[in-house]
Amino acid sequence: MFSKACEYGIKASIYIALNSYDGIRVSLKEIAKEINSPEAFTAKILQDLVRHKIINSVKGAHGGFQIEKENISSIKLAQIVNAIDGDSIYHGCGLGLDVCDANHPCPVHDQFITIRNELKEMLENTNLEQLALDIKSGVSFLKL
Amino acid sequence: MFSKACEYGIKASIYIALNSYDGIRVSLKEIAKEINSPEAFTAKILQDLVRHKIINSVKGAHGGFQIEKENISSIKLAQIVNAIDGDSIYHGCGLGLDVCDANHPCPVHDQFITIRNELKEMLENTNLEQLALDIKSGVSFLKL
DNA sequence: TTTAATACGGATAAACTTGTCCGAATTTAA
DNA sequence: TTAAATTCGGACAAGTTTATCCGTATTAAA
Repeated sequence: MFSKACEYGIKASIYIALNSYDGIRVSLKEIAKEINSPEAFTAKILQDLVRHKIINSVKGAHGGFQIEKENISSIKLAQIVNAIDGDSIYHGCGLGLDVCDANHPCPVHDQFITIRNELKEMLENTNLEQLALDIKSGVSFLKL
Repeated sequence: MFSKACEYGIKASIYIALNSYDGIRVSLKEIAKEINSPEAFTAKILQDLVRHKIINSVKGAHGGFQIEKENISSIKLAQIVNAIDGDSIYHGCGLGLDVCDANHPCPVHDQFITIRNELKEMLENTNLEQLALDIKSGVSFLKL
């Protein structure tokens, strides 16, 4: 469903959010270890998220990544996915047609629109805070 | 959402079904032209579908591909997707965790299960006949 | 029986995604 | 001021998906 880059990006964002609540800035090394992802590749993705202003970075010793505490609840999964995978999830035909809309639908147009709208809604209604709190309370997990 | 291979496979199957109703066997060349897909690559996918007994092939001059008329209504999208992309859509965690279930869920487990079940249901409830008839009646389109 | 049309299969290439490496810039702390 | 820790950026490597090429086998028709 999602690219690896996106998977890592979501997990990393959750881990950063989790720590940002406690005012703790986390390093790439720590993030990669905690979400079980390849370090260098994760670095690229984090840079992407920084460029999209979803997370903040601080260079140098004791540097790392963090998210403004007051922003955590307003960051939606949709923003992260969009920053990394682009808006291909929203646009584009299920069967790859260049033109596919209500006037000129592909054979599975209606079925796909339905599913995709639900996916879209889910991504737009799920925020980092919810996800981070579930990790904190031990309800969900980032690895293993 | 789907791989290119899967997109071509679905479109090709619909086009074959469409013609099989009229007892017409269609060639690779014609299929690729009508669904706007690369010929040689489409050949590989069709061979996959033949091996999975979803479509039939006849070699030699005037050969081509067809589907038993009486089977068209019982072939589901799910079978085609499964033949080409495998069952990765059904199994596997949304965030790529090796273990992800109700007891040890990833942060988006519940949300993904919901969406994926709907996708699964859609694929299992959509058959080739419906899709072919919509093409025939001009309600939907395979290219352009 | 020859020729043409076709599916089949293997090898290879191109494109994209994923992943690694390394040097440069930046910042903290000794 | 030096050293260590870190992010940043570019180049490159590996893996996967997508796509092409070409020869072989098979079949129908001339």
